Amino acid sequence: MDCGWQSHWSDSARFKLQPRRVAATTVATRVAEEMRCKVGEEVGYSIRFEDVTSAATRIKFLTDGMLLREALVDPLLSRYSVIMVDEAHERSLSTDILLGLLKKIRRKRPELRVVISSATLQAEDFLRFFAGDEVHSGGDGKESGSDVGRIISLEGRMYPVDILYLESPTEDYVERAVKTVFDIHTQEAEGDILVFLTGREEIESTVQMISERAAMLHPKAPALLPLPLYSGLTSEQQLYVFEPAPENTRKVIVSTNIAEASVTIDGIVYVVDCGFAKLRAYNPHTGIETLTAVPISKASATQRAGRAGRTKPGKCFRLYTQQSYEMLPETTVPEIQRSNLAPVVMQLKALGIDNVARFDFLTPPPAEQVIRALELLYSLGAVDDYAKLTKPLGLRMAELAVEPMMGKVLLSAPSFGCVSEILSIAAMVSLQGSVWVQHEGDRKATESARRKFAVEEGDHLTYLNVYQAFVTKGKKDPKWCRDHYLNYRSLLRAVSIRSQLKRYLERFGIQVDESLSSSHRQADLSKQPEQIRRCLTTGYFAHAARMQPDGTFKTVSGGLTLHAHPSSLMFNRKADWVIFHEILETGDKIFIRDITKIEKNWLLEYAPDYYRVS
DNA sequence: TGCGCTTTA
Repeated sequence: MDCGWQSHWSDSARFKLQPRRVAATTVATRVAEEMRCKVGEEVGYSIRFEDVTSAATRIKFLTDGMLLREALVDPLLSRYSVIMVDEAHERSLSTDILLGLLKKIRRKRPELRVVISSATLQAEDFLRFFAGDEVHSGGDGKESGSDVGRIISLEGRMYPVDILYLESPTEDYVERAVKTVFDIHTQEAEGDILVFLTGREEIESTVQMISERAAMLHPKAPALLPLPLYSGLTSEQQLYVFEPAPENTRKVIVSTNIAEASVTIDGIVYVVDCGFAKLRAYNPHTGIETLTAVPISKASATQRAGRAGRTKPGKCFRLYTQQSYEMLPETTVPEIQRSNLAPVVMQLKALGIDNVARFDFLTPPPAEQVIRALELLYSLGAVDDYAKLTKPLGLRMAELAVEPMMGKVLLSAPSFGCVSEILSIAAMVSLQGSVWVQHEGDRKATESARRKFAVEEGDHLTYLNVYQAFVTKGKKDPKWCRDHYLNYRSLLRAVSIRSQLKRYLERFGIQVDESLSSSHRQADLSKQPEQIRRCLTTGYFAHAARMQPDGTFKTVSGGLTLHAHPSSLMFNRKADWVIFHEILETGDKIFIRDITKIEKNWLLEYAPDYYRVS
């Protein structure tokens, strides 16, 4: 969408937390306006929880994830004659799957037009990907080769940006970034500054340093207003970066990668780029994701610099030498090559692609990662000995909008009599840690608020407790949430996710008895926690660990030392065997998150093959 | 013992 049009609608798009979803709705609104119709008539949009289309709809804007869901019921996407894939150069997981799928569909539906919008750098790759197929299939009937595709260039409205490098490398880019900000402030013409750093901690301390030093500026000199920007902030906190700075004040936005592509801020004239970003990587041997700061790609550096040239000519200060720039990789490794592929493999199989290894990926993921994913799906019972999706379990798991392990838990729930509770837990876990609000400098208050909801057995039951309290006390009362340090918007989202998951289960013919979950059924409550913990074990047996006397955990094989994440109840409690939702390596420690106590023999009971005693 | 880059169904 970076082809000059964006400025028209970014005004409404930029304020929201979910840029992809927002882009679909605002673009639809804009195009409907141009076509003088109402949204939902000739022009509509479709995003999770919201389908604003009708029989009259001719142009539909949707997220790529939504289109993949549609392909589950309409494998040839036969209702569309033209499909345009936007922002393809970002190479998100779902974009890559979609491109492979579209290429496959075009073999059966050559009349389908595919338009791919991408930064120029990668346009050739996309053309080669699709054209390669035309040439190949045109081998016996040459005529189909007549339309192999074209590259059309649309020049964006961009002002020139001067790039400046360091003459010698810096030891400490945070310190250097602060210095650069003040150099710009005292020596350059007016205009706001955008600083790219890697994470929350770095950003908060930089903001702190800038405001301390800014206080020492001459009282009559222009002021500096440093503002943090990262996804962990609430949307209210994010809003500040879009507000115009007060009179005689220059804004300095200190941001993660979120400002590189997802969020656009007008008025930026100077960019300071540290040259690093935190990226996810996945180790198929250990199944552990890492999250570490790595050098960015040239494409990324170009994108960052471009943020300075949106309103007038700008400058980009790179906190590295031109020599180090030359050594950067051209592009960032696509997500599909650095992710846990279990959800991808499951999705492809549900789309009828059984031989995932032979699927035509734009860039294939490492074979090891595919094998690892298949092993997990097999142990969950989602695929059979022939790696085919099982019926109904595997098929249903693929249809559910949750990861395979949680999908298995949801589908096991009826036999443990805890469907309602598991629905709430699944919804809460999918919020990915945004249940509690972050209060810097107020850790103790957050801690004690959290303790009020704590349940002895662990984080999952604590989530259930929070969810039940929210729907009875806090749903209509944002203040109740603030008082308890709970994220109101996140919890509302949990309610939507839960009702969507419930609809899926009901479509599978699973009855959801909501009366069991209400607090007046005290009699059931004593047995219920154990059933829930057993049920969780049926999906998360591969994520089991045992606490050591020193409070750390060891994996079942004993090879790895794990630490309870400080946000977990188990951070300062005793336990024996546990299962956990997530495992992540940051810095030099491996953390586990969302932890619940279990009994060792449950592992053998629910995963006899996985934990076979020889 | 002390904390996660982003996005979506």
